[in-house]
Amino acid sequence: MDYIETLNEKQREAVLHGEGPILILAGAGSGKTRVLTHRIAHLIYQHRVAPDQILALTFTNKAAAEMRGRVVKVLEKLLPQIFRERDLWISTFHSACVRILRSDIHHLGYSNQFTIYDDSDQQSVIKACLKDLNVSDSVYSPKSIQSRINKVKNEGYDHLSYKPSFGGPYEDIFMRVFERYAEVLKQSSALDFADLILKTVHLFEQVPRVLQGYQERFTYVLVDEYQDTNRSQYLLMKLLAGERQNICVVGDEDQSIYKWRGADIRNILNFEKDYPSARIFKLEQNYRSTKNIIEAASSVISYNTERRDKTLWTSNNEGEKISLFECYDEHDEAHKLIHEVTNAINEGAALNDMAVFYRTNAQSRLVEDMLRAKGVNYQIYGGLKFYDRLEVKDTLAYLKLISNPSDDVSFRRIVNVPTRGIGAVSLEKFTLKAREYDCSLYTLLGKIFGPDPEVVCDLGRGAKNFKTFFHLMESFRAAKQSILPSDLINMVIEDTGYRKSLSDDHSPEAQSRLENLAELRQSVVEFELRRGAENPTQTLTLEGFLEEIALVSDLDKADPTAPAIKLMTIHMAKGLEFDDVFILGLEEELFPNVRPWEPEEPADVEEERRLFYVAITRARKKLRLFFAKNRTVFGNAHFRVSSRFIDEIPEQYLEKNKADYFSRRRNYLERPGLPPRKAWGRSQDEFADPVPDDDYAQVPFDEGSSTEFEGQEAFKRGSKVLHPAFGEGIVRQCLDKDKLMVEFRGQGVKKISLKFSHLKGIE
DNA sequence: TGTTCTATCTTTTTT
DNA sequence: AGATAGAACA
Repeated sequence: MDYIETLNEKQREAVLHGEGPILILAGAGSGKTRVLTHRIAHLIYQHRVAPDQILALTFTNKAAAEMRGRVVKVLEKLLPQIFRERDLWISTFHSACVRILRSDIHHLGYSNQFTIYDDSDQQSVIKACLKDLNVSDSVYSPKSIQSRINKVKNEGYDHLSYKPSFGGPYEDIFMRVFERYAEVLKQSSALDFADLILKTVHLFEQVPRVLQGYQERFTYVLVDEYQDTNRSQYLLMKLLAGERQNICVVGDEDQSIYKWRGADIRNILNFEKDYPSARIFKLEQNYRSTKNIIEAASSVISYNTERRDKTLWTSNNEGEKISLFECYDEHDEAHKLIHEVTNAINEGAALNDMAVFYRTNAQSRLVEDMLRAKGVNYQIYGGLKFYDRLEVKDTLAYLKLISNPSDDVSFRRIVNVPTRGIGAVSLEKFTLKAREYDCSLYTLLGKIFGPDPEVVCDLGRGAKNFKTFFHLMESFRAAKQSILPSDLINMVIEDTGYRKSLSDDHSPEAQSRLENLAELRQSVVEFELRRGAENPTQTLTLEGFLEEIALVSDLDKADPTAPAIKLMTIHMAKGLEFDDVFILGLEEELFPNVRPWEPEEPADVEEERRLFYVAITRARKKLRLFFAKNRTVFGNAHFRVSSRFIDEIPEQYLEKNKADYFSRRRNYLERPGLPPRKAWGRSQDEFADPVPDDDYAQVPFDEGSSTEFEGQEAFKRGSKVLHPAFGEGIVRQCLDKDKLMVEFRGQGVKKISLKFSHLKGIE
């Protein structure tokens, strides 16, 4: 069996071990995915376990896809006749639970056609609840209530089982909101993310027959990234493992970075207590990185106290030292980054094997601008999402309402989009009526305007409009049965008048919105093609598409082989690896990210340190770290101190590059084709960079720049311009003497004020 | 009821 | 600095 030969001794032991609970402590880059996939393959090939008896759970679709691909690769040669890929349940926690709930949630009195509410849907519900209960949202901010509710649910409790540990008026009100929230969700046939796991747990607890079915079916369960499981996921696995306890978990407590999402590090630390017969395997040999990188990483993580004793080692070469760049400010940082990227490429490094990591999404912007200006291909993951755009969300809300008429969040969103004369006042009245009848909004419409009206009520002037809306929606619901989702989406855009309202509006934004809708339709078409090819028996449903949108992130769809440097937060980087890694913003407050007005919790700093550890260990060959001495936050300049994490790397692994006088000057001089930025204030930054004034006096500040263009005459509709931040664009409209609408490649249309941003004509 | 201006907040990280 | 949500206005 050559698939066994390729493993090292420790890995092989873990793969070959038979029944019972197994904990695999796998350091970064020690081949944990390899062990998992080989174990699955081994169970199927050697122990003749049927593929559909195995359940393997991950956190991201990307990890699931990779694991699936690798299992398939091993097995399709060995067992071509009996092995069917589609029998494998290798998926994320959330998709697996959705699959279970779609077939069985009716036992809990929920509709199997439930809708999944995302973050912003959840927030809308909470706001509505606060309003229902007459609670001021300034005292009880929807955001804090949201995170509290999620926290409770992630810990495995719902509004019935949760008891606040301390009483008090705040707690009472929180509980009332929580209860109302649960009520609204149920009435809307909607589940939030936490519910997907929690309701599955409830289903198993309350309907033993269903649990037993799954326990009998899944004779082996495996969990990847076990350190990131929260309590409700832990309960889920415990139920599924049942008495057989064929549970295999893989994880590394040093890479636990999702505490804020409810991950409970105790799950992995206490595994042997939960499963006393557990066998433990430690994988400590790293195959990924150079010695320098591994030793630096080990040193950093050793500053954490909450960890098992574990030492990562490698037989790889020593490799290059880690480069550290002190930068004058974030502009200089971006500049030095590009400089390093270009150097690396000239030395033969591959662009698609490079990644830039940062702590917060907001940091990406400057880097993007710089990469674009220099013509370096890049791909950015996370941050603002396509599906979050206004017009896309509106259209999706129609689709969601068609799929689930009880979905009140979607109802409210689109009942007056495009405007059809149902304003806030009418809607408010209508909402009260719905509460009176204790039903969802659309259900009430049905009761008033449906074939056999049960309810008569005076909706005033809006009555006619409500009626029109109802019949429109009914026509969609009827059409849904017989046409493809991609045709339905066209029908929605046309018949609601959404397209007309956008094309009547000749503004450039409307134009780009139309394009986004076309793109949305295209993504439905792609879904249909993909699903059709994968699984011809499965019907191409609207629900399937909506589900995919809810559960699949853009990282999952990204193409790792594209010739582009990858930009992402460190959280997104977990599980990935690159030859060259660049980490930005290694400054106190930013990374470790602590809010200066709150007391610093040691446990939080430890989590940040694990995050840094994850970031370092992504690098195969070369690591470059950056920090800035000044950084603009919310438009205000701040001094910065380099991160304590830098000091935790022994000097011998570092090669330090100081910021020189030119770092600052470069900000003016080396911005190709761009005018210099505003003059520096003489205030604080003089202290941060104690250079004599006249050293800077020669830097051409504003001279020259203002003569490049005079007023706005140079810009006409259709002329090409260059913006310091957004890059190349085309003027779509001149609003007045100062304001232009400019369309930028890949970023849609922005309103530009000439007073504040320096536009330059090109060509 | 719909539009435009202003004030406020943002930045942790995501299935 | 920029986006957004609410308030004042037409």
